Amino acid sequence: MSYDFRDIEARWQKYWAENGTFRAENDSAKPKYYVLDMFPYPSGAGLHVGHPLGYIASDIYARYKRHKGFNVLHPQGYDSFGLPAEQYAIQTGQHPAITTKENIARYREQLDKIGFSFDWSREVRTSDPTFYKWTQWIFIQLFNSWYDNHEDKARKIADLEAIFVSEGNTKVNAVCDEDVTEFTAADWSNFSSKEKQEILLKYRLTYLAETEVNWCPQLGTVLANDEIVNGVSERGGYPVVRKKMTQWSMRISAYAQRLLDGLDTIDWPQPLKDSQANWIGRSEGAIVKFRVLPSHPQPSPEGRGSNDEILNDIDNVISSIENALKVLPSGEDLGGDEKQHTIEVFTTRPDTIFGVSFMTLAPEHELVQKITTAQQKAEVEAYVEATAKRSERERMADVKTISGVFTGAYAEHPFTKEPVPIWIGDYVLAGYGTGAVMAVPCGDQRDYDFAKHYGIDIPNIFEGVDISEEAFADKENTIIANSDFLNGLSYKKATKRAIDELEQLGQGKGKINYRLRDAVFSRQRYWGEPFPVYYVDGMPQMIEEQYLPIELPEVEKYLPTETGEPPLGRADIWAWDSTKNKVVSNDLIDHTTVFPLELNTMPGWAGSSYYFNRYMDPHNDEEIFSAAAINYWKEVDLYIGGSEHATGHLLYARFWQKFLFDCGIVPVDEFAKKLINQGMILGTSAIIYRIGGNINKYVSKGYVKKEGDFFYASDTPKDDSSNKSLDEDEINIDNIAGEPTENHTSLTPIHVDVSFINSSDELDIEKLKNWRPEFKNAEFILEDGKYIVGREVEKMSKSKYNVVNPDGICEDYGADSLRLYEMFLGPLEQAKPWNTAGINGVHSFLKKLWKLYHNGDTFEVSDAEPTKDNLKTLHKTIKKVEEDIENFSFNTSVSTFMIAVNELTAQQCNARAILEPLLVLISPYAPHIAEELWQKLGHQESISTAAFPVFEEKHLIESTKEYPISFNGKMRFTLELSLDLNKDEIEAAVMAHEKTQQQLEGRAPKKVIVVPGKIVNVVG
RNA sequence: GCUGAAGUGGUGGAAUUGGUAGACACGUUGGACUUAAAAUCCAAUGGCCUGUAAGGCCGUGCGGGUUCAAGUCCCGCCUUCAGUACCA
Repeated sequence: MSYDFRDIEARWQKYWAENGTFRAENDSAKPKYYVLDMFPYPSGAGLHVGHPLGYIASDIYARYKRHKGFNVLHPQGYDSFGLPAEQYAIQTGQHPAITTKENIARYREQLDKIGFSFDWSREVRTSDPTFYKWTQWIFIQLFNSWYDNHEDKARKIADLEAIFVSEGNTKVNAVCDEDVTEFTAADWSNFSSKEKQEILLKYRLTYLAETEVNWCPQLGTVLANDEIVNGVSERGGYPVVRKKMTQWSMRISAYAQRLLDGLDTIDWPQPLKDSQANWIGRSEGAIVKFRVLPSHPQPSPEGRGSNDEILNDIDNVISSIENALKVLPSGEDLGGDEKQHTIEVFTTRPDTIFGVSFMTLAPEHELVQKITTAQQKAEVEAYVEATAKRSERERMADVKTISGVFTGAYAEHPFTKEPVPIWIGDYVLAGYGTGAVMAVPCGDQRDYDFAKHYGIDIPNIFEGVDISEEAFADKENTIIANSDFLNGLSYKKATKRAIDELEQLGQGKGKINYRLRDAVFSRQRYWGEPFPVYYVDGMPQMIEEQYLPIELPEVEKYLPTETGEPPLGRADIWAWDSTKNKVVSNDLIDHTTVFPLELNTMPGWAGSSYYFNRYMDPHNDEEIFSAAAINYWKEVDLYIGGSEHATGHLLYARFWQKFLFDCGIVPVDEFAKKLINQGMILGTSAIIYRIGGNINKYVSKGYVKKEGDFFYASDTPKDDSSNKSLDEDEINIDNIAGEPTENHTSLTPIHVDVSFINSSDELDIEKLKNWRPEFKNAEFILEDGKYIVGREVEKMSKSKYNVVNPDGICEDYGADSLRLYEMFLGPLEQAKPWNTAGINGVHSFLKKLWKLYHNGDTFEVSDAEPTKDNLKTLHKTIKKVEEDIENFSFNTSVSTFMIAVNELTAQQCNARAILEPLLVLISPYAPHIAEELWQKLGHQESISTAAFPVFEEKHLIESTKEYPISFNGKMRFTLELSLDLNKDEIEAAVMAHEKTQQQLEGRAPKKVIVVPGKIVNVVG
C-alpha cells in the first residue's frame, strides 16, 4: 500500500476531533504546560503559508510536551473585533458580524487541514458577547481603581474616597492628571457630587479626558501611537492629524517603571525587550522651574557677558530684575494676564544649567499665548498656526529644517538670575516632558543648531572642549566650567549638586520621565466592545456587573464618519434605563432615569490584553475565570507570535496583567514566561521580461542583465566557443530575436503567478497564456527550449502574485509535508523565503519513512532484535531531536529525521524495537503519518499518549575514532584509532603512519598536539 | 542618527565548548527504469590548477590580531535587514 496522505490525514483529523484527543484538563496530576499562539485576526484574505509557521512550531512543542508527560493547554481563538475585520466588512459592503463569521469559518477550515492539536473546546472570540462581557468587566475594574505610588500598586477607588473624606488629598501620592489641585477633608465634604466625580476621574486608571489625539479621517477614528507607522495609519496608510477630543484613556503610565522592571524577569527575545524599553523611554533628570519675567528686561549689551562679569555684577542684575518685577507694565504687554508665570522644563542634563542661553516652548504650549509680547504677537501666532496645519508626517519628514520664533518674553535663570529669551520652535514636542526645554547649545546638537541659526549665544561651560563646530554631548568626559558652584565637577557630581541647589531654591527637583504616554482607549467605530458606561449630567457611570454584557446595538449604517461622530450614535436602541437596568430606546432618554450610553467602542487591543487567561476557563459565566483554573494554569509557559506586536499588544497585555495582579485576580504579574518571535516567510516572486514598450515578446532570464535602467543580453553563453568573441554590448535581445538591432533594449519586468513555475524556475507558458488575455498571443524567447523566470524575494502579497496558500500545499503534498517543510526552511526566528519547489525533499522523506514499515505493499515489521547499528541510529536521533526541540531548533531535527531514515533504510532495519520509538520522535512534526503507522503497529490509543523515548548513552559508545590528522592546522587525512589509546600512543601511531612521513618529507615535527577523541595536529 | 540582528556553495541552510567548513535538502549534470512522461533508484556537484588519478592551492563580507588550530575569540571597517526617530 502506498502512502495515501489524503486519506490518512482526513481520517486522523476526524479522529482527533471526535475523540477530543487534545482536550486539556483543568484538574490533573500531571504537571501543566501552557503553549499559546497569538490568535489571528480573521481577515478576508485567508491564511497564506507564512501564517501557520508559528502555529506549527508551537504545535510541535505542545505535542512534544504531551509525550513528555505534561497536561498541555494549547488553545486557539480569534481576535475578531477591531479595524481589520471592520475594514474588510466595509470593503465588501456587509455587516461586520457576517464577514467575521465567514472569515472565521474559512480560517478554521484552513487550520483544520494542517492537523493542529488545538483544544477547540476552549475557543474564544473577542467579538462574542460571552467573551466581551469580561472585557467590559475589566474596564469597570480599571475605572474603580487608582494607582498608589506609596504602595506601588493599584488600589480600589473607594480607598481613595475614604482618604479624601478623612484628610483630603494633600498626602496622597498617586499617579493622576497634572491639573489636580490640593484640597482638605473639609473642602471635599463641601464639593458637589459632580465635583467629586470630576476629581476622582483624574485618579482613575481609566479616565475621560480631552486630549490631543491622533485622528485619522479616512478610517474615521483615533489611533494609538503604536497604530501609527511613519506618521500614517498602520492599516491603510492614511494620514493622521492631531485633534482635540474627549476620549477614554488608560493610565498605563502608572505602570511604566514596573513594565520596565518586569522585562528582567521574563524570557523574551532581547530585541523585543529593547523595543519595549525604548518605547517606555525612561530618562533620569530634573524638573527646573523658570520664572517668566513680566516685562522686557534689557539683555546684556553686546550679547552675554562672561560668567565672571555676571558674578561681579550680580547685585546689579538682581536689582534690575527686582525692579522689573515691581514695575508691572501695562496689561496689554502681558496679554491682559497679570499672573506670574512659571515655565517648567524637563532636562536630563541639570549639570549644564549654566550653559542655558535660551528656552524653547512647543508651539502648542499653553503659556505661548500668555507670555508673547505685543510686538511678537503676529509672528508667533502665524508660526503657531502654520505648525498646527502641518500633519504629523510633514513635521517628521523635515527634521532638518530649523524653525522657530522669539516670543519677546524672558525667563529668569534660577542661579544667575540673568534674563533668558523664550522662543517657540517645533523641534520641541508638546507631548514629551513638559513641552518646554531649557536650551543648552553647547551640550545639545539641536539647541546648538537652533542657536547658530538664529544668532543666539553659545556659552561654553565645558573644560577643554572645542565647541566651535558642534555641541559636546559626551557625558562621560564632561568636566563643567564657567558654572559657579559646579566648576570642575564631573557630569555625575554636577548633576547631583545642581539638583540639590535647585531644591534649596524651590525651583526644581530630580525627576524620572517616561516617554510612554497614556493609551487612548476610545474608537469612533462600530465593530468593537461597547463601553459599559452611561452619562448622568455629563459624568460617566458604570453599569453594574450583573447586567453585563452590554451588547452591540444594531445600527442602520456601521460605516465610520469622517467628522468623528461614532456609528453607535445611529442606533435607535441605545440608552440606559437605570431603574430597569437595561438598554432601551433613545426616545426614552429623560436624564432622570434613562440616560445616554457611551457611543465610542473599545480598541482592538482590549480583548487581546487578557484572552490568554480566559482560555483557562472559557465557559465560565459567573467569573472571568475560576480561582482554581487560574491558580492551576497560572501563566503562559510558551508564547509564539510575531514581533510586530512588541509595542502594542504585548505591552498592553503586560499592563492589564499587572493591574489584575494588583487586584488579586491573577497570581503572577507577567502573563508569559517565555516568548518566541517567529520570522516572516517571504514570497519568491516570478518575473518575466518584456522587450521594449509595446512589443508582446518576452525573453528568458538567461538573456537578461540589469544595469541601470537597461536590460540586455547576458554575456555568459553556455558553450564558450561560439559567443566568446562578443562583448556585452554586441549581444543584445534583438540579435537573439533575429531582428534589426539597437545596442540596448530595455526590458520591463512583470510579475507572474508563482504557480506557473516548476521546480527548475521554468515557466509553464500554456498556463500563462490562459491566465490573462494580454499573454494569449505573446511570443517567448527561450533558452535551451525553456523559458526561465527571474526570481525575487519579497513580502507575500496579492499584487505580486507570490502568495502561496497552505490548503493547496495540503492538497498536493499533505499537511505532514507542509509542517515538515515549514520547519525545514530554516531557524524559526529568522525571516526566510518560501519556494514550493523544495517541498519535494520532505515529501519524499515521508515516502521513505512509510516504506520503512512496509515490504512492498504490505505493512511489515519484525520482532527481531535490533542490531547495534539500528540502536545507534535510534539513540543518536533521540538525543539530537530532544535537544533540538528544547532549543526550538526545529529545522535541524527535520534533517536528523532524514538522516535516521536514510540510515535505517540502508541498514534494512524493520525491527519494531526501533520503528516504534522512531514514530514517537516524528509524531510532533508529522502527526498524521505517525498515527497511521502507530495504529498499524497494533496500538489502540492515539500516539499522542505515548511516552517520549528515553535516550541511552550506552548505544553511542564507540571504541574507535576516525581521527582527523592535521599538519599546521590543515586536515590531510584521517586515521582510525582506538579510543583507549593515550596521548603518547596516539602520537606514536600517527608518526608511524606513512602519510605522515610523506607530509613531513623527512623533517622532524616541532610539536604534535594530541586531543584524545578529537584531533591530532602536527606542527612542522 | 540611535538600537538590535545578520553576512557561509547556484539556492534554503548545517557546523555542540575554538578542533575534519559546506551536514540535510533544493537545483544542476550524467546514468538506470519507461514507447514516453511522472514517480523511483544510482553517481557527481564550493572555486581553481595539474589531460584523468594521486595531489596541490584558495575559500565562511573586508583588513588586522590571538592560537598548535578561528565561520566560531579580540580590534578596526563594509554591507544588508528590522525596529525607532527632533525624547530635551
